[in-house]
Amino acid sequence: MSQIPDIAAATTEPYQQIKRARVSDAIVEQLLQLISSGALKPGDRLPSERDLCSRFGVGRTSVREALKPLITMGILEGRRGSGNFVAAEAGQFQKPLEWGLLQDLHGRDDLVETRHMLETNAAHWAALRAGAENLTAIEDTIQGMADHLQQPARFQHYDASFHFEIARATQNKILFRLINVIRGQIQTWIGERLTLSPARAEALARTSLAQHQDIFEAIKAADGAGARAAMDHHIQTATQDLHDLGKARKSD
Amino acid sequence: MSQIPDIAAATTEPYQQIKRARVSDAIVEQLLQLISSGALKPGDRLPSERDLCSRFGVGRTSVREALKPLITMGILEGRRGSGNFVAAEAGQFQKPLEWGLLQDLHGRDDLVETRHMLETNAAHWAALRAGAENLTAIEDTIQGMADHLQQPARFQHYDASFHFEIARATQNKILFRLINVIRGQIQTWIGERLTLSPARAEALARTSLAQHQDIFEAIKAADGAGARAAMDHHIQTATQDLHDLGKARKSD
DNA sequence: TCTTAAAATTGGTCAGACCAATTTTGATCT
DNA sequence: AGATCAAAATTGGTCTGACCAATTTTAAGA
Repeated sequence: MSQIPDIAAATTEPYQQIKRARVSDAIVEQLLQLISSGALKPGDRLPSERDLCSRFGVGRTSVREALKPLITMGILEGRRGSGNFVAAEAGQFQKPLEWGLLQDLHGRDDLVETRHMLETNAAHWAALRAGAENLTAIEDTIQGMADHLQQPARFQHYDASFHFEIARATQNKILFRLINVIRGQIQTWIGERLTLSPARAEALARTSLAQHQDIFEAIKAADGAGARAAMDHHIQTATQDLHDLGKARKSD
Repeated sequence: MSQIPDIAAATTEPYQQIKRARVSDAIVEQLLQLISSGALKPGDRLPSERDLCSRFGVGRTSVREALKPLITMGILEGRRGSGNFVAAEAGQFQKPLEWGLLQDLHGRDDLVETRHMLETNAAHWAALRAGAENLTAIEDTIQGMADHLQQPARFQHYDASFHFEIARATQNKILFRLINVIRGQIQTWIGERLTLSPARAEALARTSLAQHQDIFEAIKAADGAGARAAMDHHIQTATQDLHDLGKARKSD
């Protein structure tokens, strides 16, 4: 009765299951520690695997099995003949997030709904916290959109950058990461099915541009509620457009 | 000028960087496919590593390097002498999410702020979508809290379950996962520094219980705005308490 | 039928070897 | 001295075979 699910139990269960120490896991922990503490910065090169063997006092198998997860998740990058490197900051920890949500990314509705929540809040906080450099960065992306109204790919690039810069302006790193992951997923999911007639594309682009400008004005004016409302409107429009396109495509 | 960050570029760049196929990565992909498609269900046992070698036509090294990331991320579970198994569903994909956010977990404020956003929205949606079984599950956790006002550990367990069940009631799997990860982090972070005098603990517990009941009532009444407001109040109180405790401890 | 000890199986680790890509070195030429 | 380019050394990726430790299976014995 009222069976308490596993996760909840795990978070409060005082007795942690004893895992016999696997050598490679211990190494993983050390490396993660070094990276997240900043001792290893993005772009840094790790000692060669054969070096690490002697440093850790273990065989190469163990070293490699420790590196492998970090590489697979994009935290490290292995270059044959050159060495293992700490991945660029931007890409770091992006893949694990994607993997973490992989299971649920099939649910289109959840994705859209979550994005709506994240982005409206981002607009709100960005309005309250954006610094001068954030504002110019955002404005630049709007300029980019205005300059490429008839080049969908370019336009979309600046569109993405716009939301990217807003997320950055929140100064909230977690929110920043979450938005990028969710957006990335939606983007790929859109890209697969979105090919428009040039005329229609430009019409949508103009609408989108105007909405982006509204959002920017509100952020510039440090109007949190206004920015949230403008973003809300923008996303609802965009979502609706996508929905309509999906239908139109179906009836083709 | 106006340098576009890496992520934004990556999401829209049509030409994907060619990665020379690494054998192990190909295997990872196949296994992930099998799991997320349901061909391999939680608890299932994989063929032995030596079996997989011949099936894939590769050496054991490659097989193991493919399994390792999945094991490290908690998607698979390796039992020495027994075999490799697909991990229980609950724990699945939890670790990668934690890793994904690990980098930012130093920023306490971000964590608190993000939790506030996630949970208030969760309350809102839960109010609109909670089914009968969700309501009883939530009510059970409140009962549990009421029954253990003087046992902090127990109380905290039901407290966590309360938020857990609300997250579940949103029917939004992504939101559900995000909340659990963030909460888990905050929980461990709290646990380290939270030891109260029994009297003070019970006082806090009573306040907390009352607030939980308010939230529940709003959800039960399908009052989205009310639930959001109640949750907002609750989290602000809890955050403030934590803050005060931190100060008190410092001045000790 | 139940116990129990031996044997087989399986994941974890080590060692050595080879390949392919890259970097470094050094000889050669200008 | 500086530039060029081929050989050598370095490094990650993979394979093979071996051994250990934990577990499961088997089979012998009571």
